[in-house]
Amino acid sequence: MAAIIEAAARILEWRGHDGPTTNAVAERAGVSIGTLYQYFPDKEALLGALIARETSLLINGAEAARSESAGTAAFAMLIHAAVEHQLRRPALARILDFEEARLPLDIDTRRVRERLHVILAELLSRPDLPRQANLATATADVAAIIRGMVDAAGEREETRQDALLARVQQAVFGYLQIPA
Amino acid sequence: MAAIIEAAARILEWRGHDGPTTNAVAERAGVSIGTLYQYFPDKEALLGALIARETSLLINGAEAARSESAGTAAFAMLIHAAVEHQLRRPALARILDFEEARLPLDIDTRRVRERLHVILAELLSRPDLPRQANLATATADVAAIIRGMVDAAGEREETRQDALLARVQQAVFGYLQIPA
Amino acid sequence: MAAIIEAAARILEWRGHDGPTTNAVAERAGVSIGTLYQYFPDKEALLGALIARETSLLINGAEAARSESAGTAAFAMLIHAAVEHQLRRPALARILDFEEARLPLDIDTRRVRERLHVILAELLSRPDLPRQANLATATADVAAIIRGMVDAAGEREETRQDALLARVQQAVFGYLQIPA
Amino acid sequence: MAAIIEAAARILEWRGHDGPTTNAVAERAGVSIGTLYQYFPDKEALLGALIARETSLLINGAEAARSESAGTAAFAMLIHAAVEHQLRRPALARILDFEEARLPLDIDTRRVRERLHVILAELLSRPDLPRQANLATATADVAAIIRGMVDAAGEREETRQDALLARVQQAVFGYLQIPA
DNA sequence: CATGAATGAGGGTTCATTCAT
DNA sequence: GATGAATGAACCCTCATTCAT
Repeated sequence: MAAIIEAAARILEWRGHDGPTTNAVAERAGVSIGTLYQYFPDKEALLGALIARETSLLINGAEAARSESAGTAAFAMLIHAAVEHQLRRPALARILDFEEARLPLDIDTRRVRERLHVILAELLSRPDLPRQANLATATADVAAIIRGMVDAAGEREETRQDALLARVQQAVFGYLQIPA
Repeated sequence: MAAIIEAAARILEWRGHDGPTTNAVAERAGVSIGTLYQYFPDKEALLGALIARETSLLINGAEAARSESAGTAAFAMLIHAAVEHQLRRPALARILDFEEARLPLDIDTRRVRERLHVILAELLSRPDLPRQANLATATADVAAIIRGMVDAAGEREETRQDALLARVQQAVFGYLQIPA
Repeated sequence: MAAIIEAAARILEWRGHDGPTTNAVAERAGVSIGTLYQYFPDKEALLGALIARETSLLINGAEAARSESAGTAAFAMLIHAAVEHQLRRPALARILDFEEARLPLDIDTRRVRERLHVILAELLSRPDLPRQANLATATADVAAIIRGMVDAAGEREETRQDALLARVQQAVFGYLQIPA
Repeated sequence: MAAIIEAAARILEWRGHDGPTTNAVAERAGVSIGTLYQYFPDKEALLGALIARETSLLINGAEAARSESAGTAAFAMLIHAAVEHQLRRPALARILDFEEARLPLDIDTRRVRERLHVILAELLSRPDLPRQANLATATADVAAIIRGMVDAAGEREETRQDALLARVQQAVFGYLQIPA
């Protein structure tokens, strides 16, 4: 199963959006098409599993940020995790961000996604951060800023992590009115 | 030609990503598939033309911002144009942002896109704004922030223009270190 | 369209139930698979059209029977039509009788089928024939007897029309209590 | 083995013609697909065994009819057995009648089928019944009438046994020229 | 120029069957 | 024997594109 998911990831990176036909994924994974369909009920489920896998990696980093008591530091860690995650496999991260918006994801995959927003909302509520008028909106905005910047950086094949990190932080902190 | 492009736009809004088959577009436009192919060499060109049309609308607003002498005010106008453009046809704007990243756009379409960046770079150079260390990067970042936020807002079906405008401004001005 | 339907008929006769794959039908008809799908929305519709075509032939004979004023003579004509129809293309008639029961036919095809029952019911109501306690049941029974005998004869590769005709008449008239 | 056959029967009743995939049958029977293939060389053999099982049940009733000395009474019993058999599991009986015609049955299954015809032929030869010009043909016709009528009744979801019995008897006796 | 019937490569998916454990 | 993961031929169907009229 992991091999099949990884095969889909590789093909997505290599050929883009329309690359991973089920047959191509199976072949690349070194299994038959029949085997692929024993693990995933359809193509969408396979991509959903890939999205869940990648998002989970990001969530691990995000969860770590929660242990930080200061909101500012926690936020910095979160952004760090997002940037690091993006730069690990930039093409993949970017394409999956697209697919997420496009595919009717199954409920499990969606739940993983939502976990990120929950964490983000929690961090935004830390007492040392400016209170946001509308928490849900602020959460969505911050997520959008991070994702937008980080995807665009990936597309430009930017690879320097610290520079990108600093700029994303500047945007997010600016939006949140946190003095740098 | 305009009818065909608009047909593609409508189908894109109505059925999403995979909606506009060439046959469906032709039918909706009230022309034959043969006629469609007389105006556009292939499907990609048709979508490219749609992207160019929509981007041009946005550029019109952006050009207006240039006449503003103060950088801050000019920027506010630009953001206003972007938000307004997005909220006019939110689904369409969002999907086209995806397509842009996915399609190997022809050179003309790409040039239209770049025009936006040129304008943005010009505004960023206004003397009353903080000097950016790397103009190209700052341009790309600002574009990414705006696009990320407005697309996400569209997806959430946010419709109030002034609220969204204020938040995007806050993020961009924060990033640029412009005191509000 | 007629060529495609006839191709399906031939393959059905030649290879049986599972013979007519959409690709095989297209090839045999001398058209591409795409063309087949321009005339029929799916495989089922193609088989439905074939069933309708064949049933219509039978109905033509049945309609002729209605012009006969005497019930007995009309019934004899009807049975004649059924036997003749069956012996024209025995394998095809038999297999289609199966498919009819198996396929979720579209409404048009079903209507053609029902026409036969309407005619049958009308003949059964002729004043010179014994009154049937339950018209619907009698109709269904007569249809079942004819179809059952005639299909079985086809399966045994019986080819003599007059002999079969006489026996079917004997069974139906016996059932209806019509003195020979 | 019996469990596997019964599983096939249930799925056939529940999902129809295309229901019983080998994997579905195995699962329903609570055995692995490998085990299924240890009892049956292929899918066809499994269906053949089911046909043989059901036909044997019918034959039991038919054999009982032979002990009746009067031909008329014996025939009545035979028809009774057929109707009873059909109404026990109508959907199954009907579908199996289809499968029988469609599948290239193995020799054992075919022999069971033929036993029915032998019994029928024997009953038809009883001295108190009208002599049939062609015994084989009469046998086949009677079988076809019975099967045709009971299958059609099953399809209409008719459930009253005595009424159906009376009508089938009327048809068969009529065909055989037996005074009621 | 416009038409639209025709094309066919290629996609997603199923399911009878095998065989190493 | 029993298991069930693996196989892959074969199926139905879509859609971008062509070209004779």
